[in-house]
Order: sequence, then structure tokens, then C-alpha cells
Amino acid sequence: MSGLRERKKAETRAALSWAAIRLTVTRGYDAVLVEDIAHAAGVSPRTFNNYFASKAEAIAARHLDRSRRVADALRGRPAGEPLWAAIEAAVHSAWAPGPEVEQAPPDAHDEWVAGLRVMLAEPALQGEMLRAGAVAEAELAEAVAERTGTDAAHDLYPHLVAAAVGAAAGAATRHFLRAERPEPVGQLLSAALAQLAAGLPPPN
Amino acid sequence: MSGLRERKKAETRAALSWAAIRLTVTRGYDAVLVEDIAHAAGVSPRTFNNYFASKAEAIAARHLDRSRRVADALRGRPAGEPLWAAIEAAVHSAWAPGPEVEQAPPDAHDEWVAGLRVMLAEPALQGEMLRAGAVAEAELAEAVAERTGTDAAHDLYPHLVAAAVGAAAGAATRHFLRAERPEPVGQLLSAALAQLAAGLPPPN
DNA sequence: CGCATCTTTGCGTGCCACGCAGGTTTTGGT
DNA sequence: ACCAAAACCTGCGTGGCACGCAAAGATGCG
Repeated sequence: MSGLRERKKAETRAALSWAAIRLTVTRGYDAVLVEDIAHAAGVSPRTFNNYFASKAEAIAARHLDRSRRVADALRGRPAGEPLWAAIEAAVHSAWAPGPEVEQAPPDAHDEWVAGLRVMLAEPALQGEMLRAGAVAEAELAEAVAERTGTDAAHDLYPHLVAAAVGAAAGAATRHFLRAERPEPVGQLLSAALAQLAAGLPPPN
Repeated sequence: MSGLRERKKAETRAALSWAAIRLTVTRGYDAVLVEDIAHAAGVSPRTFNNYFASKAEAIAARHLDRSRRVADALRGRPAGEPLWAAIEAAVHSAWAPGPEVEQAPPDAHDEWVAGLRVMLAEPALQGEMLRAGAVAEAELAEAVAERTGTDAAHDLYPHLVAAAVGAAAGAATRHFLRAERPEPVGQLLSAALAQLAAGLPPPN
């Protein structure tokens, strides 16, 4: 049932999460009160905690939503496709930049990234981001189990694959944030997944 | 300089972390106040926050200390040893059970594990645990870079390897906690690392 | 239209993280 | 052995956060 009710909830949730991110990136984590976020989203402070258990969770919500899409995308890949090809395609489709990124003014891009760096340096945020990744990994493990004929409840394999994919995604994004003149995230992701599937042989 | 000062600090830190874990496992996360932990460790409540920024951090401290040892152990491996053999040895030495586990009464083992499960279900804890793993991964990446002649500041490779090792460790421990009659953690770790180094090929 | 259900909101409570300042212990140099 | 500097512990106070509860409002369904 996609009634008015659910649509409104999703909108409020997105508005809160987006406001939390925007305010934190521009102002800094502890210069933003929950009250500010709620007000920016046009909702009462008490309602904030009906949607999120903490300020950090609100900020990590976009990351969570994005990461969750990987499992869905994997289920949408053709059945004959090899596992790692399907995973690569799924990861790319989930991480593709949406329209709201394309339409952002590119001149503000640099200070946005700088703000992001500061924001992600916050300990409380790091934990919540990683937790979001872990939740997404659990769902991905389910999808991997379906595709490989393994059992998510009893076998290690699907969880291991999901965790490895999460590790690749994490390493790629952190590399992106660390580098001064970084490659696009898409390329980094491809490289990371390819090395994973090759067994991470040492260079030389 | 290993003076009285540092030894005492380390002892207080360990006492606080241990008290936090013990109380939480037996009583539940939010039935334990910071005040209780401080008191159990023979220190004032205010002092607690001189050692840890949060209750969750105190509980995760043991995990952090353990995880950090992997990087050190890797540096201690002979230079000629292949990378993945050295990593496996390092992981095993860091995860070997200490004497305080051996001497614990085995009849209380089951309710301890049950308490652990409940504790690790707490969202705030999960984030902090994962964060501890991430810190350890950063240090492991340094050690991997040294060993492979790569550069942790510019190359993706060492971070990718470290993240993959972390993923394997995480998947193995979660599998251990999930299963009713689990294999020993050491075996699970070996299996996970072996599959990683083999490129995680799909079964059959 | 009208009842059942879900949401929002205001209020109140207990806990937590941390700045600050004063007293105490450890350290290293003489 | 003494003394000054540095590090540490502690009590107090403050601002903020998460959440239980109950009343008011919005929505869905017959």
C-alpha cells in the first residue's frame, strides 16, 4: 500500500536526514542541535526521535539507504551472470550519483568535500556509518546466498562475500576522501572489486 | 619511560573496561550506569571520562586492544614469508585466547556467551566495535604497506588488504556467535582467510 | 460519515559527556 | 633529599540527548 501516509513518512525521513547532513557539513557536528535539524525539516523536536534514535543515525541514514540498494540490485541481475560480475554491476548501480548530485553547483564542491571530511572525522559518526554498512552487508549476504545456493543461516560463505564487498566499498571511499586529486569513485570501486576477486595478490 | 604512572594508567583503563564488560554482560547495557562502572573499578565517575569518551568505548576497548595486536604481530613475521601466510599467522597470534579465558570456570561459559550476544545486539555497541576494527585496520594497512613496498598514503592496495582481513575476522566472529554448535574461532578464521586469498570463488 | 489506527506533539525524567578549577601524586633535575 | 613542573584525580555545574507517556490531530477503510 503506497498511501499518502507512507509517502509523507518517507519525505519527512529524507528531509530530516538531509537537513542533518547539510547543517553538520556547514556548521560542524556539535554546533548543530537536534532542535535545529527538526526545525529545518519543519517538524517538532520530539518527532525527530520518532524517526531516528540519534543525531548520528539521522546523518548516516542516506549512507544506509544507498548501501541497502546493493542487495536489491544484485537480485535484479540475470541468473546466468557470474557472481562477481553481478556484484560489480550491482555495486555500481547502487553507487551511481543521483540527480540531486548532478544538479548541485560545482563551484561549491570543494568546500562541501572539506566539510564532509570534517564531519566523517567525528567518532560518533564513524561508528554509525560502519553500522549502516553492516546492516547492508547482512542483506547482501541474503542475496548472495540466494544466488549461490548457500544458506545465510548456516554457511560462512555468503557473509564472507558480503563483508568483503563492504570492505572494498569502504576502502574505495576512504581512499577517495584521502586523496587530493582522486580518481572517480566508480573506478576505485571497480579496481577494488577486481583485486578482491583475484585474491589480493601482492604487487611487484 | 615505563614509570609508575603509565603502569597505573594501564591498570585503571583495564579495570574500567573489564568492569564495564562484566556488568553489561550480566545486567544489560542500560541497566549499567557509568557511575556503577567507575565504582566497580575503584575510581570516581568523573575519572571514567578521562579514560573513555563513552560507555560504549569502554566496553569496546578490549576488542580494540586485541585488534591492534594484528599489525604488531605482522611486523614480527619473518621477511621472506609470503604475505598471506604472514597475515594468517599474525591474526592467529592476536586472537589466541589469553590466560584469563582459560582459567574462567567453564560451567558459566554458556550464560556468558548468552550475555555477550545480548550485549552485542545493542546498536551503540555495534558501532563502537566496528570503529575499533577500523582503527586497527588503519594500523594494519601501515604494516602491510611496509611489507609489500606500497605506500599507505597514496596506494589503495594496503588499505584494501587490511579491510579484507577485518572483514574476514568480523564474518568469522559473527558466524561464531550465530551458530549453536560452532567450530572454534581459530578454524573459522583460517577458513575465511584462505577463501579470501583464493578470490572467494563461488561454491561447486 | 464515523470509527479504528497511526502520527505528531508537549512535557517530564534520568543519564551522559565534558569544561573548569582546586587539590594531590608522580617525575626529573639539582 | 628537595623542589618545581607536569600529569592526574575529583567534585561541581551545565547543556544536551534519548525516550516514556498521554493527549490531540491526521489518515484510511467500510
